[in-house]
Amino acid sequence: MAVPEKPTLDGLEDRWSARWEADGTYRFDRSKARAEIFSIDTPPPTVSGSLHMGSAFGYIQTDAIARFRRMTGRELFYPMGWDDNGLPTERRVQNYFGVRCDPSLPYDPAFEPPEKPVKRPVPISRPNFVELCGRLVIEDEQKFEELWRRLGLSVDWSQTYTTVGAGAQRVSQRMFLRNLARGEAYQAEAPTLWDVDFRTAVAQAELEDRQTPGAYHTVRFHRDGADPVLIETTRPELIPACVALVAHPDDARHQPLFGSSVRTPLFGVDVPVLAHALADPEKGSGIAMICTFGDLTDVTWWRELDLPTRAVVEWDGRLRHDPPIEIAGSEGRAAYAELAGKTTKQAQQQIVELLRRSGDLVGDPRPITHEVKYYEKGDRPLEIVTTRQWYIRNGARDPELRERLLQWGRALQWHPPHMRTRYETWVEGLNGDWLISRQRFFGVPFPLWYRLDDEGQPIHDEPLLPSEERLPVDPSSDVPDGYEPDQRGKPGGFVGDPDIMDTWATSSLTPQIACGWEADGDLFTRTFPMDLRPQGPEIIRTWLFATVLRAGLEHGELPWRDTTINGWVLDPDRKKMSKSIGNVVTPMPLVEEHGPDALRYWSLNGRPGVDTAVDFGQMKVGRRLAIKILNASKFALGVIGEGAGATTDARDVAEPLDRALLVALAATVEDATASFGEHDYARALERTERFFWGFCDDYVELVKQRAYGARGAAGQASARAALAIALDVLLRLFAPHLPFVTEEVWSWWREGSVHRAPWPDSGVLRDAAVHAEPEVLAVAADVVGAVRKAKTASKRSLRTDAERVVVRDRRARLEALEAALDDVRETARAREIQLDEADAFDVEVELVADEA
RNA sequence: GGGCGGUUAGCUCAGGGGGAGAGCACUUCCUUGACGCGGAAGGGGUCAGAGGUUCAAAUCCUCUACCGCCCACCA
Repeated sequence: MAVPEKPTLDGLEDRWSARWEADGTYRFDRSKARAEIFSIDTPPPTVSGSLHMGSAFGYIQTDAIARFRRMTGRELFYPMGWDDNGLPTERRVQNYFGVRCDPSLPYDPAFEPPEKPVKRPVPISRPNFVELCGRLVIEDEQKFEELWRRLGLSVDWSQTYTTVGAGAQRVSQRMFLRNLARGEAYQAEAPTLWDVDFRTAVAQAELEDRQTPGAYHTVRFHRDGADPVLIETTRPELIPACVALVAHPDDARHQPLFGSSVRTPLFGVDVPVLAHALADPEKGSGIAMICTFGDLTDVTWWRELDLPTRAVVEWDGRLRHDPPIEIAGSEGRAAYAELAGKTTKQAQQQIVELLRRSGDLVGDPRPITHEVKYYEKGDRPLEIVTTRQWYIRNGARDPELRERLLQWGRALQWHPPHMRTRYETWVEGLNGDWLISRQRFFGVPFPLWYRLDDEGQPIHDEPLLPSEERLPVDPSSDVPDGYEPDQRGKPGGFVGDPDIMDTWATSSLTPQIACGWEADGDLFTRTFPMDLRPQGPEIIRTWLFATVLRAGLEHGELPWRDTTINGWVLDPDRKKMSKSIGNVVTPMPLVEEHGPDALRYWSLNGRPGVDTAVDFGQMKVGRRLAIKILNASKFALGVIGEGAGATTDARDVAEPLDRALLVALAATVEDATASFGEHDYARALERTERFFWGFCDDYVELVKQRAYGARGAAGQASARAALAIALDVLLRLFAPHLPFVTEEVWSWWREGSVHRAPWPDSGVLRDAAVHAEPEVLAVAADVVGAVRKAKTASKRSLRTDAERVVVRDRRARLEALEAALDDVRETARAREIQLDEADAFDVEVELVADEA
């Protein structure tokens, strides 16, 4: 292909992404051996939602690393997954199709959603619901893929997976069954953090603290023949759930009370006063009420002090209808009746009234703001209810496993290294095993059933398990071996486990899903453990931790060698982007306005792991760089001449100035290579770019005339070869960052794709430039720069001739300059150059008289 | 409450024991035969503050302040 008359960036995306697809440029060749392969555990983005700037930012950084590795000869295993599993999709499906999931219903293969939105959502079976989810996410997945392609991500688009697809379900269920067989998964009935809106259990990793308004209430607990005990609480509505009071064992104020009991206000229930070291004498009145359950400290006290359970909050977030059995008195029952059925918030208002009337409230509630735990996707504070759930051991209650997790964390190469601290604090702060069951519908079901006893009650202790060959199964429609479908739900029959797995229980298996664990042993041995896990900082405690845990339990090793943690993207004012503030920037309009290489340039200027503000200025700079590459290349190829493809033999480079260029180029290659070796795409870009601008501003200007043939064939050949070599190397150095413009220019004079070309080798350049004097280019550039400055200072055109230029410098520099004197003279348009030895560099310029 | 990262030009950020840098913005100039979606040049900084180590500190150490984030049993 020839050099276009007027090079442009317009249309490069469409042209080249179509071409790369047609040519299979990024297709994974699975015949390569493990050592030749570089495998990346790409984060599967959540597809039900909008495209985030942060994802584009992180994926681009990973792509530059991937492209570098590919050019160094590694075969890239770079699949892309879509995380469609989970709550966000469920919500959209309910609204979009007007349905709701009822797992007790049987599958209806002929089901079609209502044509028009309906008032009452249609109840459908879980498999039907999951089908609709799948239908909806396909659109989103296409939108995502389109964006990724426009950004130039070099993923192999034939290697995609989804986290609810059959393959992922099979891996997820198989791993669960293995965890179960080894005793790493277990079921327990226990107090659980519970979201009352989503009506599901929530894991520690999904918690978020939020500043929430509340109030201290001072409440009297009664004693016979003595003053009442005053306690402070933010949750007076839980007084009916109170099972004890607690104070610090050393707290002299309350020591006399230990061992005695007090009566709860309104309800008249006797509760003991106990001592526990967790009680903080500084907080409130130093004595707290323990309820089942107001917060996680209550759970600790309840467990360690062996207290009874007196739950009042139900799974819907309302107070149960019947009072706890201990509330026996008629006054107490009457008081409770006024709370029954109310939400906790309503109940709080009501009980404050009741306490006021009974005189048990001291003073008025004192408003405060405090941190309260929420489900990260939820809107109301979490409650704690007792439910039966599935757990996976995560080291929280197992010091030996915890130590192994810490060791794996230390064995993993973190980029940047300080991100490891987040992992360690998380592991060390785990306060319970990983709760993996969710009372939701769109996700991977637990692959098991329970026998029903004669009363129709499930026998949880001995679940009925499928063989691994049967996976994936949906126990709500599939039937356990040895049973008939009509035995479902009948006494003596069976019932499926109704829950699905936490989305992270599947996402934590992306290496196994992508690498074909237990499904494609050949692929697995070629790709696992993977080389790199790139991801955002906010999911270290979820995705990264859980992946290390699952791989550790199953394979006894890390799932990858390195992890790169990208920075956070901030809005242009360095504020966190959030929907509520309305400062969210999305990538697609930016690609359209600035072009993909420009957007990539901004992303790749963000240092690894460093929070980076959206910067339209940087995108403009990136676009300018891409344009400069087009024009500089066009010019260079113009002077190199026809048939230039064959003239990159470094041995043709004879002139000292040209050799000096090759030395500088070699240093740049080494710098960029070393930087990429540490996954530092940003430094590689910076060094390459710096060299490139110097190349354009100084070197190209210096050799222009000679390259045109102004001083004979030998000098011309040398300049042409140096230009060709430099261009060839520069395009390859820029290729990981700016894949579109480099591919465009490459296509003008090279065969194949620059993205499959070998990474530049500095050794070849060094060999060719042996005996080169690097100073030649530096001094020549200094002199030409000084002359330009003189012309600019006197407000003259750069074309103005100089009558005379006097260069003063140390002897060695003057000698270097002499080697390029003809080029300098022509570039400076100097009629005469005089060299005077001096201690410091100085240039005196005498311009011809101004004609005007 | 514990921890991690940061604080360098008006802005966004590199740098990391010996000259204080880049881009943008600003000012001035150049319509050069690669490039006006250009190009050349210029002005601009107590490197947050204090103390210490050193011949030498923006850089290493200590403390302080502020910003961001992570974690925490939040009555």
